[in-house]
Amino acid sequence: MLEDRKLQVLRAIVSDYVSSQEPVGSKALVERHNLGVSPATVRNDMAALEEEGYITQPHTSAGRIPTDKGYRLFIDRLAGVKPLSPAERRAISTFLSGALDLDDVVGRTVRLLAQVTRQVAIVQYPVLSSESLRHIELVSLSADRVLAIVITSTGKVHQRSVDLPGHGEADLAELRTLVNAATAGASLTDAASSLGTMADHVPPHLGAMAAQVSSTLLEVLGTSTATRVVVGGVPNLTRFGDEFETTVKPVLEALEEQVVLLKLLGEAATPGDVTVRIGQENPYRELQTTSLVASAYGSDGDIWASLGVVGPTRMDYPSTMASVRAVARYVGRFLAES
Amino acid sequence: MLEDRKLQVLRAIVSDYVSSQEPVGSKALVERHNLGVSPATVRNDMAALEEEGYITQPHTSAGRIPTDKGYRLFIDRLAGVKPLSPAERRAISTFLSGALDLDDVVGRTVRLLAQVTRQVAIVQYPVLSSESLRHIELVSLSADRVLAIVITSTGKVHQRSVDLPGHGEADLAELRTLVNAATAGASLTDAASSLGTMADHVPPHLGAMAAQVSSTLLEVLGTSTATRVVVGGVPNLTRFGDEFETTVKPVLEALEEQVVLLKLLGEAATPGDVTVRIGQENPYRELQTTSLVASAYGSDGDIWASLGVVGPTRMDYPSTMASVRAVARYVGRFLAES
DNA sequence: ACTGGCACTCCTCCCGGCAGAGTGCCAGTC
DNA sequence: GACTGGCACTCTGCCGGGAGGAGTGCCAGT
Repeated sequence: MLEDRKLQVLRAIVSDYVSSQEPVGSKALVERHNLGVSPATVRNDMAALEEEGYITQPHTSAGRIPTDKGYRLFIDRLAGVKPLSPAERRAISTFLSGALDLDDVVGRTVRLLAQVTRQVAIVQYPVLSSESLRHIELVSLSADRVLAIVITSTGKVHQRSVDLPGHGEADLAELRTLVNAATAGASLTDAASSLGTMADHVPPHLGAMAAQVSSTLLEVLGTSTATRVVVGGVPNLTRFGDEFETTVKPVLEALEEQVVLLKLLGEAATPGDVTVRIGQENPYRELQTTSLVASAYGSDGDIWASLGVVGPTRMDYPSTMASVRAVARYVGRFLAES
Repeated sequence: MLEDRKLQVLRAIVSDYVSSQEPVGSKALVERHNLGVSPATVRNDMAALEEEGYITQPHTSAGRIPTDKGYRLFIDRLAGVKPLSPAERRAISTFLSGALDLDDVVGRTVRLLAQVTRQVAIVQYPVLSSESLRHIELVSLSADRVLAIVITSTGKVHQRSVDLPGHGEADLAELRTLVNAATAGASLTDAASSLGTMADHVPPHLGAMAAQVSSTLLEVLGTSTATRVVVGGVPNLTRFGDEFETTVKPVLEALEEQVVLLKLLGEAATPGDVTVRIGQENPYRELQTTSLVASAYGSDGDIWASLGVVGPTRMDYPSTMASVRAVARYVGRFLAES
């Protein structure tokens, strides 16, 4: 009973603070939410909540604001799933129609996510542990250089040029056939090992070339599992200009660090449900004044990659989580079909 | 004589204001720069400069700050070329060694430029009017889908998938040969026209496939001339946190608009010398409180693309211009060799 | 267990005054 | 005629002191 109302109070504080960005007091609370009690009673509850570390006051005789722990409780036990607006629903279900290729899919996704959440959006290029090699192409750039192109089953294309002095077109064609025979359809790791041993089995006149090419390809395969991320909606940060130090600056810095972003997103491992890291829960120090809402996307339990948004801890978690989840689901479904 | 000193005064005002970010008064001026005259004399010159629109005062009885017009005069007539520091020189001459492919070159360039100028850097992917087609590859993705890959002479790779229900591997190989015969080595525009007529000359059994493929390829060729840009050094904006509205916000917004960036950079047409757009000189409204320093890069008068930085109008133009020019030159040279 | 009342705290806003920086102008000097 | 020293003036920025107000904690009462 009492516990119950305390939670109500916490929920009310979170929702008011998120929309007003100002400490919320007992009187305003009872007015705006119809808790059937007096301000004095609410004050008692607040004192208890503060004691337990869920809320805090910037200074004596100010209203309360939620702590990271408060937001956490709010999300875990209080936040109902906020249904998406029809407009959002429509936007999400149509934004990918007409996508041209993987780059386009990722680009559209990041723009959509930024738009519906009004936050900074991050989308990781899909990667699949069971991703396989679709095709390897060798193209002569000049007499001395060859471009190696690797195409994977998810449609990603990697390229790298190789020094191959005095290669002939016929040799190149032969090598191309050999390489594809050894790798096509294989998983990335299998392909790598095939390539490693392939050099021993090629006709002697291709030996040197094969060694060169396969070592380059191995390099490409190694880096291709470390996928890229794409960022969008950075101008949404301007909404938080008055929280420059705590929001704008750390986010801008984090965005520059691809490695950090990948690590962050990588933790959102379970597709289907949304991972939230609030303030200090965040492993990356710069982002401990911000929150991350992320979700893996994929299909049939097969994780492809993650996407999410970063913003101030004071954000509308129910809406944001709903949007992130909806976008993740839709992208996963779309990619599974194409 | 008098003219001469007025220019000296303007130069002194610009250089002091750039480093202090505060309006500069007559007394401080004579102290820091040894103009051999009294503050009163300087005041007269300042009044004249203000009359002519080169400087202004935020309010009566404050010091002066340069106007956009003042910066313009400063750059055109007063700014000596600031030699690069040995460290910068070293950084620039080594940052590309070991670059793996075009993406890597562009990525390294944008990071370097951001680092040496301490501004937000923008680098356009190289594009060449005389760019030619190196190779077109068609890869079967599934029974119904084919991935078309276009490789140009500058090493750019474009990809796009095509719906091609029930294509056979043999047909695909034949088509591949035909397409490459029609386009390889041709300029992008020539290749486009060859593709347009090609569909009429193919064997009948390839007719439908050829039409599909060539229309997709035409699309790719059309978009491939509109190149991408890469942005870096955004966290440098945090240095200007106190000019949030005039610097941080407009720059963040502009960066999100690839089209705007391309247009901006596109105007820096002459390789070798550096284009500067100061404040209101800027055609894009959002950026009229900021400045752009850009340069085309390329080799032997052949323009490849542009790169540059965006920052507050109050920036160290001599250094920035020197850095931009040096980086542009070096990248041009590097790309010409590879 | 809840409520009304009350004293208290602390922030925020506003105001006046003061110091300082900088200017414009004028009369004087070389 | 060009420059300078001096002077009065203006405007900002900063400080201190209330006044107002929001909000709290506590206590006594229902």
